[in-house]
Amino acid sequence: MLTNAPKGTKDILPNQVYKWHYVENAFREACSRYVFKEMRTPVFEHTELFTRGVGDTTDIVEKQMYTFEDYGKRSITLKPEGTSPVVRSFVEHKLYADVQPSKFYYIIPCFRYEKPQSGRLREFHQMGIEIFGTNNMMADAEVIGFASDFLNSLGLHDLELRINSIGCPECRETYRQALRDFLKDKYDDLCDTCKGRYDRNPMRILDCKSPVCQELSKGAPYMLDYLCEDCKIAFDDLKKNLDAMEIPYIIDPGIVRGLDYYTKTAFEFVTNQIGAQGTVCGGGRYDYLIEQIGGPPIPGVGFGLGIERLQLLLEASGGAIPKPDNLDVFVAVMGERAKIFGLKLMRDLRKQGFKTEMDSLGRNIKGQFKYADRLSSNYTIVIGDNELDQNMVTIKNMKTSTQKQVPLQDIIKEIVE
RNA sequence: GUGGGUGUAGUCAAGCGGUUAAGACACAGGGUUGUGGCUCCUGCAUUCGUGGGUUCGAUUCCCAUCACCCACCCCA
Repeated sequence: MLTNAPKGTKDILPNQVYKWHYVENAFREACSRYVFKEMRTPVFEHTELFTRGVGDTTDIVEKQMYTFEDYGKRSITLKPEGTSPVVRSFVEHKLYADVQPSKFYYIIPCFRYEKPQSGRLREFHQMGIEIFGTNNMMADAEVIGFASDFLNSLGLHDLELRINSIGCPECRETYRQALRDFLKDKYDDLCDTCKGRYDRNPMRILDCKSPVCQELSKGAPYMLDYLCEDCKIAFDDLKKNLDAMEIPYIIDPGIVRGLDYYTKTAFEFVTNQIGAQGTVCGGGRYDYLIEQIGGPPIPGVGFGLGIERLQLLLEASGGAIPKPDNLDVFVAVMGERAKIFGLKLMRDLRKQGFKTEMDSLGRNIKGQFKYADRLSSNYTIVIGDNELDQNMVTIKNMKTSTQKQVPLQDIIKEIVE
C-alpha cells in the first residue's frame, strides 16, 4: 500500500511528461492568441462554493466530492471542477470592474470520488477557458471555436462537435414537465435507473442505453422545441456564428450537462476512439452562476477539457509528439585528474546552454560510451592523460562516429557546428 | 454503488497438481587494461499479489482479501 499511488491517481513519469508539456504549451499559446489570461486558484475551496455553484442535487456534489473539515472547523473541498473557483475569484477581487468581457484560462487538477475506468480518474486534469460578461453568442462561438482550433492544432480532426440548448430555468421546467407528461403512462415499463430519472432528470431518459427505454422515448418532445423565444433566438444565433466560422457541428438534443449551472448553450467534443468515456471537452453557458455565488448578475460561458482523455486520444490517433533531445554532450573521463577537469568543463558547457552529463558510477571508458549512447548524446568529449598533457580534448560525433582532437578553447565552437 | 476480467522478475510472458519456475526484452558486468550502437559470454524470481483451505505434494484446485483493468451510472 505504501508503494501504491491511491486508487484513481496516476504518476506522470519522466519519460511521459514531455507529452504533457507539449499539450500545455500548445494550450497556453492558443490562449495567448485568443487573449485569455491565466487565473490560478487554490486546489481547495470552501465546500459551499460547490454545493451552491455546481448544485447540491448533482452527482458531483452528492457523492463525488473530496470534502473534509480542517483544524479550524471549516468544511473544505478539493476542486471537483474549474469554473466555480474562477467565478469566486472574479467576484472576490471585483474583476468585473476591469474592462469587460473578462477572459480567463486555467490548467488545474480536479478531484472526484469515482470508480476509475479508462479515461476516468479520481484526480484528473483540466484545461479550461471562461468568458464572463457578455450575452452575445459570439462568445459561445468563440469558446467553441477555440476548442476546435486547439484540438486541430494537435492534429485531432475527427472529433465530433455536438451542440444543444438546454434552455433557461423557465423553459427547461416547462420542458421537463412536458417530458414527464409524455412518459407518464409508460413509467412502469421504464428500466429501474430511468424510473429514478423520471422525477429528478427526465431528460436523461432520452439517451438511456436500454432498448426498452429507447423504444418508449421514441417520439418524445425535444428541449429544442420548448425553448422560450429568448433561448431560441440565442440558439439560432449560435448556429449562425458557427456556420460563419465554418465549424461543423451536429445538433444533439440528448446533451445534458451534469452541472446545474448550465443554461442555453451546451456542447461536447466527442470521440469513440478512447473507450466509453469519449467526451474530451465539454462546456456551455452559465448565465446565473456568478449571481448565485454572490456576485453581480453577469453571464458566462466556457469549457473544460480533460488532459488525460486528450492524451489517450493523441495516443490512439497516432499523433506523434516530438520527443525532446536528451543530451548534447557527454563528458567521458579517465583518471582522477581528468575527472576534476571534466567537472569544470561540464559546468562550463551547462552554463553555455548545452545539455551535458557525466558518469558518476565509476564506469570504465567503454561503459561511459555505452552510457552516452543510452542517453542518445550527440557528442562525447573524451578526456584522459593524453589530452591533458597536450592541452587538447577528443570530441566524437556520436551520429557520424567521427572524432578529432581540438584545443580546449575550441570545444564549444566544435560542438555548435 | 452494480457487474465482468486479470494478477508469475523492471517489461512482455510460458508453465495449469509432482523433484532446482521456460523464453524474450531491459538492466549490470565481461570478451577489448582509451571508444557506444552489432555480436558473443555471464549474472539477474529459495518463488508465482496476500492470507487461509484441499492434498503425501499447489504457481497450478477451492475460499477470502487486496490491487489493477474494463463496462454500467455519471462526467473531463
